[in-house]
Amino acid sequence: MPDPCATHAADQAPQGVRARARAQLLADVSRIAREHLAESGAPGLSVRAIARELGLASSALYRYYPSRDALLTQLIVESYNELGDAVETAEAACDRADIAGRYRALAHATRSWARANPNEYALIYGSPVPGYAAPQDTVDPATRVVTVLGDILADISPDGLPLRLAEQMPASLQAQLDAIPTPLGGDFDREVLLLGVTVWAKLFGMVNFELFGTFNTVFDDADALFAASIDLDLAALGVT
Amino acid sequence: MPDPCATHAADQAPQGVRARARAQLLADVSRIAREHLAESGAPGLSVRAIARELGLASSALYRYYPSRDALLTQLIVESYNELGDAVETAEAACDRADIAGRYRALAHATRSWARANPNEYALIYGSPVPGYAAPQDTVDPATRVVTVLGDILADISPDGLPLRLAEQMPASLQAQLDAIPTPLGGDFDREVLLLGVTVWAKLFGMVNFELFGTFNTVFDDADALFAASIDLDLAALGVT
DNA sequence: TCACAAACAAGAGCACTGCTCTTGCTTTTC
DNA sequence: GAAAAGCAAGAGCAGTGCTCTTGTTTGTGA
Repeated sequence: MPDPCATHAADQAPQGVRARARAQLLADVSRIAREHLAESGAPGLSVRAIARELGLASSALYRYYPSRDALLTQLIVESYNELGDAVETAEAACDRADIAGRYRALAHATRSWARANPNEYALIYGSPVPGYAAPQDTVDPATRVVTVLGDILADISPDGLPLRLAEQMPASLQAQLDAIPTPLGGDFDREVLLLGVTVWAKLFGMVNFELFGTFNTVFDDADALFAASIDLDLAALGVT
Repeated sequence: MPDPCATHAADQAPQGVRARARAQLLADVSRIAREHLAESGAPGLSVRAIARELGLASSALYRYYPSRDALLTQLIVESYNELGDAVETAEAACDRADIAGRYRALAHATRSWARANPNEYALIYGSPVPGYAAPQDTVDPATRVVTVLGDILADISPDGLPLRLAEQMPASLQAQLDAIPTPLGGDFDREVLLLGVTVWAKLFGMVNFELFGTFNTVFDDADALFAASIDLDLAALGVT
């Protein structure tokens, strides 16, 4: 006859029942919070509603999350990481030499994730709550997409740029661009980087307009528009 | 001795005291709501707080606005119109032949207004509230900026375009572009219009990134970056 | 093994929100 | 002048984030 204590202890958690219950509840709260975010958006996220769904008193949740903002912060981090995963996976599947393909993968993965998770996207790329200050934990996950873009930009030669700035860029802008950390073993051309930064903003501007309804009634289906926009940007970057 | 009733009646309102009081209160509510929006952002807008500042019971305000959403709708319309005024004024001050100058005026006016009124900007170009459906009154004011852009695009010749799409654009996209109403007495080139639409999204993507903090710590001062982005777009449009 | 400390769940409560309904008063209109 | 419409105030409902107290359960050191 097997020892029930042994099987119990072999479950997964070496710690006591209390620590195991805590981990379980944290996971449950996170799961339900994500569901509520997906359904009702960030403004509709309610600590009391989550407690209700868990059959708990709302005050009990405050032993796990110090505030609603802390819950939101975790959702922000998770959303950044989900988008980062999607973009990194899509880009990594491309031939390294196919620079245009890599950027297309990045852009389409971004748009696809945003369309599949509009409330999560709005949480991280929409208007921030005036009082809310993003904690330090959110900045690393937030840079994952632009890091992939940086890798691509570092592989683009300035020789192919079809358009050059009429005048040299001001020293302040040069300094800002030069201060951007380069990928491991790579390096940026300053003009490519400048164009890349603006293309980055354009990508999210396009997704914003589509998701937030600015394109409504004019581009109800934005597939072709989005693809054409990418093609134009790749042409400006001089990559086929 | 002048008749006090006469001077009173000559004030401005030909209607009775009740209609005049109503107009005054509507104006007061609107003013205070704008102040609260500017200070606390849209999520912080509270009907009760406005009533408190007016020395009224909160229930009294519901004779003037059917709901908080109606108040927000008015603020949205006013914000669109303020931005529209700023952009139209700036663009109208330019020499008609100076196409680059006209677009620069549009772009800088947009950014300036957004920086001066971040909460109003976030209200109209940030993430929409999931439940809120924009009423019909908001769509006309919302198109004012892009209408000015359309006027500019109609004056751009496709002959100057330095970059062309590698392949013809799909028929669906052509149809969407052709359905866009043209300015009075003007006409669009399809490729110019396509590029213009993406430049439109890029403009607001840049402002979003700057205002919502995505550029933080990298481009704390985005003046030069923004100007360079405009120059790049003008080069892509083939206008000096 | 036992006592003590820490962790925990529940409930009441506070201050706030949007919104509704009733009550009494004032202005307009017929 | 009377009826009707417009209006302000207050109470009240259902909801929110969050705190504090109370009683219970679990982990830990003597």
